[in-house]
Amino acid sequence: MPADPLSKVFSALADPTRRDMVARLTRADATVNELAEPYDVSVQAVSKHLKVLEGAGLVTRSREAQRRPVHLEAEVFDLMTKWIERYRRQAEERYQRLDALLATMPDGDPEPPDTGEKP
Amino acid sequence: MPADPLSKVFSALADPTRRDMVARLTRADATVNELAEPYDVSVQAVSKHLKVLEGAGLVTRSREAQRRPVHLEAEVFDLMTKWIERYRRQAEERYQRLDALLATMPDGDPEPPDTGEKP
DNA sequence: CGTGTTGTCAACCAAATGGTTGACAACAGG
DNA sequence: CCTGTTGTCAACCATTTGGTTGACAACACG
Repeated sequence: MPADPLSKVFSALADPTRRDMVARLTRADATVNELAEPYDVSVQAVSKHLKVLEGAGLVTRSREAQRRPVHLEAEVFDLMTKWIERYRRQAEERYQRLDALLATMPDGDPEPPDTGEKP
Repeated sequence: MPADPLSKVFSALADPTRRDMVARLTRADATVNELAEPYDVSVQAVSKHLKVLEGAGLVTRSREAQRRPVHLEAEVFDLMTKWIERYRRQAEERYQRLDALLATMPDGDPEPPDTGEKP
C-alpha cells in the first residue's frame, strides 16, 4: 500500500462524491453528518470517503467533544498543479519545436516514405 | 459506465505507470511496444493502460501500417487545472475572510461557548 | 445514571482494476 | 506465399473499491 502521494491525490479526486465534498469544504469546515446529508448514502460510506481524502492529505480533522470537524488543506493541490503544468509546458514546447521544424522545410518530405516512381 | 470526464482524467492519472507514459509522450509520440519497453509488464497490459488514457481523452492514436502511434492531447489538462484552480482560489479567499474576521475582534469570543454561571 | 448524538470499526458483498496467458488479425518484406 | 512484427481481443484471476448493515465507543445533557 505504499502508493506515492501524487497517486493518492489523483485517486482521491477521481470520485465525484469526494470532489463535491472538497468543493463544499472550500466554503466552510463541516462535520461528517453535515457532509453526509446531501448524498444518498450511509454516514459510514462518507466516513470512508473522508479517510481517503485524509490519506491523500487533502483534509485534516480535529477533535471537539464527540464531533470531528473536517478541514480542507489546499496546499496539496499544488502537488498536482506542479505535475500537470510541468508536462503541459513540455508538450507545448515540443509543439513549438515541431512547428519550427516544419517551417525550415517548405515542402520536401524529410524522410521520403516512398520515392515516387509509381507507374 | 457513464463516468464524467473529470473523473476519467483524474482516475487515468492516478496510476504511476500511466503518469510515466504521459510524461514520456510529452517528449515524442510512440508506439505501444516502445511505450511498453521500460516496464516489467506484458504489452497487453500497456495496451489496456492506453485504452484508459484514450478514454480520458489524454491520448489519440492514428494508423500507419500495422503500427498505432500514440499522441498526447494536452488540452485535457486544462479541465483539471480549471477545477483545481477554482477551488484552490475559493479556499484561499475563505482563508482571507477568516483572517479579516479575526482582525475585527481583537480578543473577545464572538459566540460565547459557555456563559459561565456554572456553579 | 440513563439516553441521544456523533462517528468509527468490522464483516460482508458486488463491481471495477490491473495483471496474466493464448489466439488471432493485419500488414511488410523476404 | 510464408514469416515475423505489431497490436488487439477474450477469458481468467487476485486485489481494491464503494457500498451495505450491525455493534460499539465517547461524549453532552436531562
